[in-house]
Amino acid sequence: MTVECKNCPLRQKECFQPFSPQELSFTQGFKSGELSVDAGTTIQIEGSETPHLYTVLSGMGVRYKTLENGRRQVINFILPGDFVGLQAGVMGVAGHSVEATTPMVLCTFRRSDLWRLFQNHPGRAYDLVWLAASEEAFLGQSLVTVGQRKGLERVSWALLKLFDRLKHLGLAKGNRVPLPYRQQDVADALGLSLVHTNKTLGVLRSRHVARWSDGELQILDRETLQGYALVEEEDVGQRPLI
Amino acid sequence: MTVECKNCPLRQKECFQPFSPQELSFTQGFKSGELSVDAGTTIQIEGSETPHLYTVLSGMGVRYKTLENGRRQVINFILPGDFVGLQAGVMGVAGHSVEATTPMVLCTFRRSDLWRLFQNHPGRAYDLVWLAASEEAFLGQSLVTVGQRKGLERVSWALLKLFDRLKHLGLAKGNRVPLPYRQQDVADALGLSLVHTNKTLGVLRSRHVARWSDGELQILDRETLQGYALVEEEDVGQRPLI
DNA sequence: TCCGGCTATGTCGTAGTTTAATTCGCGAAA
DNA sequence: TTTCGCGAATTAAACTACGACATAGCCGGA
Repeated sequence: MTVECKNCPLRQKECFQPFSPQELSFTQGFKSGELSVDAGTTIQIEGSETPHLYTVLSGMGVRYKTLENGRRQVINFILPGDFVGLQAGVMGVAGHSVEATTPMVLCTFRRSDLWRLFQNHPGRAYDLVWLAASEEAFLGQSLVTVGQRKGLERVSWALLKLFDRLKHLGLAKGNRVPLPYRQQDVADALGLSLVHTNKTLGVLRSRHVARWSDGELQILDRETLQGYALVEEEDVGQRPLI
Repeated sequence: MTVECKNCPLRQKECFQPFSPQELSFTQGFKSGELSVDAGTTIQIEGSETPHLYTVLSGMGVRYKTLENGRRQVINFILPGDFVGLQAGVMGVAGHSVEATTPMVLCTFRRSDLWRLFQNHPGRAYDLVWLAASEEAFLGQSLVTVGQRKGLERVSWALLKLFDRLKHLGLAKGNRVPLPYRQQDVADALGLSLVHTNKTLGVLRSRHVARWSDGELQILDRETLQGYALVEEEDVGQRPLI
């Protein structure tokens, strides 16, 4: 099966990244199995062997690193269509953990099949580079946000990013999207304390800008939220980089 | 020319990343020219077209993003052997700037040659994925540091990282390495103010842990510095990821 | 000699952390 | 049904790490 990719002007077909995850032509001749997990399951543990790579077919989760002092940095939020495992550290030893926050279905690939894939399918290799570069670009944005912006800006940025990603996946109903995370997850992603994140969310709620409760995010005043988030137009992570 | 790569156990030859930059077998059939620039030159400007990719043959610089409010986030420090431009945004429009802090010599590649390279040289494609993943892993570490650690820890971490990278490049003379950056650069990389970074450096100096002046960094008490930096053993960025 | 960029250091205000107490579900046990 | 227990959200109060501002010293270049 070959599908059109709306996001990749350079190579108009067989491009990898998120549209309908089920359509991933990438899986041809590479997929090794499927994996279903419950909410709360840790799919990958920091420092453990990871012979597999994954794409997320459904469900959501977080990718994070834990520190010596017990604190935690959420690297990014894992949504359907995301590719997981490329970032894994030295020779398949993961440098981070991945945890499901909802039930998830994953498509698994064997890491050891990767080299064969490169030799036989240059297009897929190209896609992987693009993926890795997208990821890198997103992390760059996170770094800017965490490093240079204040609490309100960070929280607004995160909500907006998540909203748009989920909308892009077709999960938005009007101005609402499902957001099955805890406030702690967002706090850990933004380098803020839970308490301060909570208060900031309270501010956004009281100003009728955004409301997030019961696992559902609602954007009430996108204009203002964007103002807080100081968001750039460029929507990295959805388009090809090379 | 084919060289041994000390860092890549999986494919023992023709692997890309930093050893002696001059040996980059990668350049075969891909290199399109060389570029020499003075200290202070901006090689790449955020938002501008970037038809080229680079490897650094000599000299140092910074890669950064500028914000609406004038602040700046240094994404990483560019050292000899580094590959620049893969991260560039949509269709060759850079999402960040690159500036030389010393005179630099760069090896240039045409972005448009990339696709051909993938088709003809799967090994190089493999290297590129590895590179991108390394970069991504490093950014993950930065994010953890900036998001979760305090000033002293951040500064210590940065000094240690830079020291080790430069040492790995063979630029260390005993416990000294050249470090041609301004304090502002480090501050911007760590999400700290210049003043606070300065004071923290003062602390390290007065405690006889590390001294940085006149473009030269000196580690006086590595043990203690590592303690501050809370550094993990894993040295991502020097080893293959897939 | 003056000027501009970088480093150094002191004071003070504040954004954000820490700790803790309260509340609100919600599922399991009684 | 009520009760208990647990995890998450919420709010308040005390503390602190860090930023903003100001000032001074240093050095190289015009």
